[in-house]
Amino acid sequence: MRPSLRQLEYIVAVDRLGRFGLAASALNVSQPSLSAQIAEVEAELGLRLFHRSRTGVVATAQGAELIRRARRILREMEDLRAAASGGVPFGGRLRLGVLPSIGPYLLPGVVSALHRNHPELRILVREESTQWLEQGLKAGRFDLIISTPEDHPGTVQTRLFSERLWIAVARDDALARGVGPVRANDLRGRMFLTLDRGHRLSRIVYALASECGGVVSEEYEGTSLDGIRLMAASGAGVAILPEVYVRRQGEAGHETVLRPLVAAQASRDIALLQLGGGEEMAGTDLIAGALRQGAEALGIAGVRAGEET
Amino acid sequence: MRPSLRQLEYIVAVDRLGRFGLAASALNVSQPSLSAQIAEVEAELGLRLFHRSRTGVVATAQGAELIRRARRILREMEDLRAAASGGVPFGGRLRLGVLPSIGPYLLPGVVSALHRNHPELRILVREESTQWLEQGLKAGRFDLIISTPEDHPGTVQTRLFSERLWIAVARDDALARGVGPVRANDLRGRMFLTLDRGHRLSRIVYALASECGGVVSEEYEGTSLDGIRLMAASGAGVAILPEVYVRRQGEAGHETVLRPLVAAQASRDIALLQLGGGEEMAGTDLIAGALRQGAEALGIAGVRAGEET
DNA sequence: CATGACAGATAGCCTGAAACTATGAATACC
DNA sequence: GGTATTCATAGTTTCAGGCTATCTGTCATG
Repeated sequence: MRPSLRQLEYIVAVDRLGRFGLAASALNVSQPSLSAQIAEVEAELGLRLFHRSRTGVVATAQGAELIRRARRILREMEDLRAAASGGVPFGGRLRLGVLPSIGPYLLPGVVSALHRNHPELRILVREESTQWLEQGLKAGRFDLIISTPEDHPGTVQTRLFSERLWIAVARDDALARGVGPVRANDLRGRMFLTLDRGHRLSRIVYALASECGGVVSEEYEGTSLDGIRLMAASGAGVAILPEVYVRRQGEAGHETVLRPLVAAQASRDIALLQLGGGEEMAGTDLIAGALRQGAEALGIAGVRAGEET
Repeated sequence: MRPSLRQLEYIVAVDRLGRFGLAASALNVSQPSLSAQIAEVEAELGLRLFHRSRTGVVATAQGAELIRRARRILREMEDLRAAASGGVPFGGRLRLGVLPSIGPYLLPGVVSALHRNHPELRILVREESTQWLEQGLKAGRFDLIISTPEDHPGTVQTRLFSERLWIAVARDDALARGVGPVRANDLRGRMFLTLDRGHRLSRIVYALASECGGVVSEEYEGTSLDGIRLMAASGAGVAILPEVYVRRQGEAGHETVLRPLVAAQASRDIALLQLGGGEEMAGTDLIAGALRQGAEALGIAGVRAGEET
């Protein structure tokens, strides 16, 4: 595109130094090369940029305006380069997608910690269900997503932690009287409450139900974890909750009793997913570390060193 | 400067179309050329701009930020070109220098007329005395100056009009009783009031005094035309005033009587001066025309078709 | 008035960045 | 598993932009 960036540098230098010769030596080119380029720009734009005289050159009125614009463009070009090599992860703006069953419970502490340590990094969080997260990642709407690591071809996954599932039942429920973890057998024949289909948690609960001989409530699928806990408190069934929710929200409200669940399907892995070849591990490691720390702070046991899969 | 503008166009096109091949044909280059340039930018900046996959390419987080900046730079480049060829005279910003004995009287109507006809043209007016005007023009602080056409080497001059000088005397002065123009003889032996030395008007008045046998008041040189007219009203002498002042300000205040002056030195030419070879006559003609119309509107007789000298 | 000195413009040549064609490698879909 | 699609690589060619040498025009000075 004419004029070129180099030509913009030339006209700015000539304007600043007021002499072709001076500008040429400052730019480490010969004076004829500089003259030719200035003439080229003037021909291209169809106007005269400088008044030539013995005593030096002075910008014309139109030239002064164009030089002002050229300075601005060159400065923004410098900014672009600085932004590229400036070490700010994710270009200063991370679009993070997260499962609704994780985000509100894990992220608040993590985001504020990241903001403390990296004030220049803006984090935009969106909660969407599994398949929308994956689609958004592939379409470039997200830079990173926090999801479960199954079947996401074409992505690089960083294991964050694995969390167990918990149950919540009304205080007058039989299960509320036991101590310690609940086993699969204890749930035989019970009604399970979970989120709408489409949420990852829903599929896990269906698998759990078939494992331990329970049935998933078709009628009362909830749209939020708080919602299904309230349903459990009313005696509608056994709410299946992720550990992050329990650790953060569990203590509030004593209408339900919370107990960990021990079963083959009763845990899920949480991973950080990104597109592509995984060269940009620096920024991802930063986020992954913060997320693991956040999970540890919540008291989640299954935090291990992340492994790419 | 790397990356080049062309490379910026390339990354923007790839981001917009999501496919190397599509972007390449849209840009009228071959796909390998495009790939090479993208790879070049990524190597230069030390980061990956796009996630490649079968289904297309998606910007990385850092890439998205850089593409945003690239779009901005390209848009401003378009603006620069538009500003160059957009026909707006003087790049939209005219720095006009003018003599203090002309500016406040001639310019108000002219500037508002120009603004009506060319709303996109900003006019910055500065009043300075002759030698500062010339210096400012040569140093590029002014795009055009309105001054007297004498001895300004290295400039192109466009004659605007010539104005006569007028006198102002107190109502009880002997000269106040005559009618019609005052002749040089009538001023013999009188005390002339004028502006400080350094103003062009001052030199003309000194020449006039030596022609018609008067004396210039050394003691009461004024800093404004209104000021010397007030001195004349107090009987301090004969104020010598330019016609533009009289036409605009003369009627206000009847403490003095105004009469035109006829003498060899009793007129001065006013010209529009600009630097350089005079290729950019289009904008100058516009301003010159407006100034001549303004002078005619004030009733100044000496408006002729402008001649370059 | 001639002449020297200086600044920018012009001429001719040369190098290197970027274009093209042809081909290879990898993945998704039938 | 074959095929088609998509991006990457290799080798060649062309032209923008660089350099040296020289010309032109203006100011200062003898």
